[in-house]
Amino acid sequence: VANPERQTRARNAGRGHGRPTLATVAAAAGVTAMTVSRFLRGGDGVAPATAARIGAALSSTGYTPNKHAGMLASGRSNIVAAIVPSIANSNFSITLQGLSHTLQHAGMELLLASTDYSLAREEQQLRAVLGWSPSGLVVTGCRHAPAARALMLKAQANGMPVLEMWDHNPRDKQFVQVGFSHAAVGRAMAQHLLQRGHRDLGYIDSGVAQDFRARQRANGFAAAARAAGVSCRLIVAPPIEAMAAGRAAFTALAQAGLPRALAFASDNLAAGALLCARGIGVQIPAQLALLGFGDQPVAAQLGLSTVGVAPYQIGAICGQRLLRMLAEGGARPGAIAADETQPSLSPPTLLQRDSS
Amino acid sequence: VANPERQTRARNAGRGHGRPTLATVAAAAGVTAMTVSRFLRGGDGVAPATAARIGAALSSTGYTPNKHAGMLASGRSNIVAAIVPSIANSNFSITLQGLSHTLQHAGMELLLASTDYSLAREEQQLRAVLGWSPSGLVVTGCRHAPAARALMLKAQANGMPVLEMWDHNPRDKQFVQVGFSHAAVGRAMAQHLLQRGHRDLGYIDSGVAQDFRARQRANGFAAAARAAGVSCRLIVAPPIEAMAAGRAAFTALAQAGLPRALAFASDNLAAGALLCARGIGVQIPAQLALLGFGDQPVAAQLGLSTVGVAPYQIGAICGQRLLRMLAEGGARPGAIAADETQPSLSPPTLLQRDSS
DNA sequence: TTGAAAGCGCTAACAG
DNA sequence: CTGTTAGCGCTTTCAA
Repeated sequence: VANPERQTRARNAGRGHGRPTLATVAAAAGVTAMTVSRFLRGGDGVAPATAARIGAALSSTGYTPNKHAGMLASGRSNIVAAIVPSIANSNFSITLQGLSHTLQHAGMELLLASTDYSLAREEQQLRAVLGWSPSGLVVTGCRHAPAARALMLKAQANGMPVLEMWDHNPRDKQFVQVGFSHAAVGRAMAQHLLQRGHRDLGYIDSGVAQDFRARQRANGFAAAARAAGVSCRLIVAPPIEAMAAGRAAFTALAQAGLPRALAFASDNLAAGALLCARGIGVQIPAQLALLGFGDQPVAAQLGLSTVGVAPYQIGAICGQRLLRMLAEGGARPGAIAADETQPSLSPPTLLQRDSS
Repeated sequence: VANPERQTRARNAGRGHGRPTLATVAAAAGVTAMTVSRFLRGGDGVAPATAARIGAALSSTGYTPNKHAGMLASGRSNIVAAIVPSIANSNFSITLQGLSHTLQHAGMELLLASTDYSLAREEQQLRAVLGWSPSGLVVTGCRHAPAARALMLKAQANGMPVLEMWDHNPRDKQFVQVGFSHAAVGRAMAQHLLQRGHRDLGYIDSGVAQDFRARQRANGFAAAARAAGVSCRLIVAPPIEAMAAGRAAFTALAQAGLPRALAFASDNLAAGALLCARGIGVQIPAQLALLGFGDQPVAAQLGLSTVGVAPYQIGAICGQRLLRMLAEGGARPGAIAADETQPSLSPPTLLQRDSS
């Protein structure tokens, strides 16, 4: 070849992203890239005079580190991937805020995906986020498509902390779980109403067909009612905005004849029903007891009894656990078991207010 | 050196992340990595027989592409970074859901950061996410720390689409804006109440000290009242949960003497006040008119007049614009101007209900 | 305390 | 249609 240099330049046309690199900074500081890299990662073993020159070069070039390159070389990404059914659902958005706050303190980034309550989409999103080699993975719930579960297990086997949040299933603890049993909450809700002496119960479930956890609460509620020998009607709310759905479900039920006490899959459903009931002059709790789920602000305002579930804490604890697992060197099965100790999630609390 | 091969292996101890790579798949399929790469990126120009072997190799190895390596080589990351003041705020979480849905369709990932309404933290988060060379950037609002603005401009100059959402400032259009003027909304809110004949106004502002956009609405409201020669009291709600804050602010105001009409920085503030007012027997709207902001579900349930602002649409439009800018080849200033055409955001709408 | 060499896993460019 | 070569920007390892 006549002119290899020229050919190389031609071959590399289109390469490079225009931003300054470590080499740019290094040239400006009169050192090699390696020294700049050391400086950036804490400055251990860099002479003060050199450090000063590097600092100057850094700001004069406006250098921004390329974290992809760093990841590729080091194998550590400092990305945590979180997968939730819906970002718009306030339970999950508050949880994400808790997770984000905790991760920010540790210099980790949050990669977010949502599934619209579909297991197929969850698997898809899982594949997508795993491509970024996250340092940790947080998924929602304990139910996953078989392939998704396999991916999670493989990731965990490779040392990636994998957490399941918003559910708790003692019979299937392959991953760290930060959540609570929805069936138990459903039972507790029924028990509360039974203790208040109500013998004719109703439950209005979420209209989101794929919301397993809501279904588990409904089932737990129904089972407890059945066990007490009490009648329990189960109604599924229409798949529209929750407050409007609560109103609609209540209206339908009122025409069929109201039970003595009604529990709901969410506070918003309950709030819609409560406002509707007040509107038509139903006395609460004298004629009808109401019980929500989630302890949203609206529940406190309406005097609605509910179940508090600490969504922010779920996210924050996921973050803390994840960081600790990372610090303790990966997610080997032994480490996971040890991790069960603390920090732990406050259990759901039944908050009795004026509606029951 | 006696045995260079051996030395190389020693040097590379600890390298490699244990996962199968393109080379692994290629070996299994009896081709080179390049052919597998072609197959994965659409399969153009790969013989059917080869494609079949690669497909088999792909699933037998359980290959997951390393997107960092892909990014590094191609310069395209398919990551969109979004920075919001608060993930827990339902306006922003719904916007993020809209953005996420739109980006998912295009195979892009969402990297999320929150600032707690602090410009300093915004700058920090901006630096952090820029290290991942996102394909696009979505920030909240038009106010930024000078250094943050400089980073955004530099990124845009390098061809990265940069969008500002949830605000609109015609005098400062350095970036694509997907939002509305909060001052104009504040004025419109005042005008609505003035048109209903109220001559004694009050405004209850958010207790979040750094929420500039809420402040702009308050200022617009006050300015319109002043221009009409009407008295207007401005109250700042306490920095607690919004519904409780609305109740507290209303209680304080009721003791000092209620105005004829009250507007609020958010529906939740207004809802708290409305429920409190109903509780103490204030007739709405006969004695007191109420006007919220945001068109949250609770507003419809309470018959609260409000301003609809389409948070999902804001996110979806950001996503669409961003994808289009990317398709049209970068964010050159000219392209931005052209982008102003469509899709466009529905302007805020005053929704009159029973409270005014 | 600093540097040199090598390579992380992938894709662009060119060659055949 | 497939392969070869080089290199993206960084960090690891070893050498000085």
